[in-house]
Amino acid sequence: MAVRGTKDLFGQELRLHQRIVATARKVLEAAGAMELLTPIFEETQVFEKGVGASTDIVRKEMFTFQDRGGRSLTLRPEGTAAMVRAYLEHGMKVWPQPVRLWMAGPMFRAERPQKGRYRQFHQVNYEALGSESPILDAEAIVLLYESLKEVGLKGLSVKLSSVGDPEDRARYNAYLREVLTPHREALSEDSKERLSLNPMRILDSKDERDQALLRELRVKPMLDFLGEEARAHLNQVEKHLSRLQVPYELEPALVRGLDYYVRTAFEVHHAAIGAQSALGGGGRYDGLSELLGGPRVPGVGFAFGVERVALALEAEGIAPPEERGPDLYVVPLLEEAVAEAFYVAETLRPRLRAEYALSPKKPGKGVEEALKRGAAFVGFLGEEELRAKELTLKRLATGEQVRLPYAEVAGFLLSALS
RNA sequence: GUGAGCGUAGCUCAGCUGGUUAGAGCACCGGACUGUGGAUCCGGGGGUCGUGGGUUCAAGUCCCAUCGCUCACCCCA
Repeated sequence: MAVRGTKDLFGQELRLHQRIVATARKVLEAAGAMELLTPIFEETQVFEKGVGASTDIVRKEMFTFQDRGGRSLTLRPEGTAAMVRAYLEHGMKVWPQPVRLWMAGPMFRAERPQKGRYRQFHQVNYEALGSESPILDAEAIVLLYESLKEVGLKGLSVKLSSVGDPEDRARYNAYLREVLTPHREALSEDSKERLSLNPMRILDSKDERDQALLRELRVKPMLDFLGEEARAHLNQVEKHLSRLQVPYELEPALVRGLDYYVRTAFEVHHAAIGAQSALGGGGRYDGLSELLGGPRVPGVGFAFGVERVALALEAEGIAPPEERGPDLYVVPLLEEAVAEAFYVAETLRPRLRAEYALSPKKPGKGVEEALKRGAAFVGFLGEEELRAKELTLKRLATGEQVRLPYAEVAGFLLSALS
């Protein structure tokens, strides 16, 4: 058995994943993003510092191990910290700014698996580094939205908010503590803990009691606490999104779980994929590179989960195209023709996709097997063909049939299939 | 980490209140239909009934434990 929360990918599911990533590649590279693949593990420090020691990811969800020299290494739980590490390591700050990077690959989190959540899952990441312009925030949102729309998804909703600058957030958390602490006993168990750890998370609690209390106390949203600059930044982002007619809604309660976010935060959701309805999300993280020991490098980016997008596509009834069968399926009619079938098929490769049967078949059976494999042509090798070094070709779609010397088979098939 | 539901063949599932050698469909392999059958008919391989204990003359079926899967919570993609 594959270990908990992991799975083997093949067949239709794999094709769907590949299509999702290929679409993202097209969209992101059209915008000038360069593909950059970071290793799947890093020094643990990269995530502890980059993601934030207080986050759930770092506190309890990382696969961490020691190498033989005693260094602590971690299977990456997300992509952004590693991408910024690479930006710093390769001196990309001297490249023309901003630098747009993208990456697709596996991520690892030691959570309890459920629908849309796995211990090894796949993400597409995009990061635009080196500029504070709100245009780049809007661009990231558009690129995320477009990547998902381009694979065929319809039921998308884009949620936008701002978590403000760090001092805004500090003021807001202080406000929440002040308002909620007197009512601590009315909160759910989880939210009591949130109150001391990170009060903002109470806002998107799924507990009805918490939501009722928030309504009752008329708790003000984060957006009311934005400083002047963060406010202006958000307004700019909205302006650019509107101009491009991206259908977004302001979601004051939107809280991103990672410590490094400032100002813009966004998510894209899909209703039909279970409790984990976020397909992807992102935001701005101007302070991240300093946490990693580098100079200040502002950045904005997103990640989306390939598995979740696949679930959404499935829910909308969008299936990947059937796998193409071989161009030719060679059927030996006698035992002596088996090796010949292999020989003929192999000489056609790799220009043609050629397979063959490993044991002699009756012609009818041969046709049946060729059809099951989705072959375009079936080729028979019987007594006469063997003697004459010829192959009888039958086009399965039409039933038309020709007999050709080996040397002419490749040319015939290539022109017939074009 | 918490809670609930579920574990019988590769897949989907039968198996009545415990009762002979555990079944079906699909899939796979082979044969029949004399060189053009995604067909039909016949046959075949495959299962420590998740695992370990217990109750009983007798356990796939009842009890306990354990493991696994699924969904949900926390949190997130």
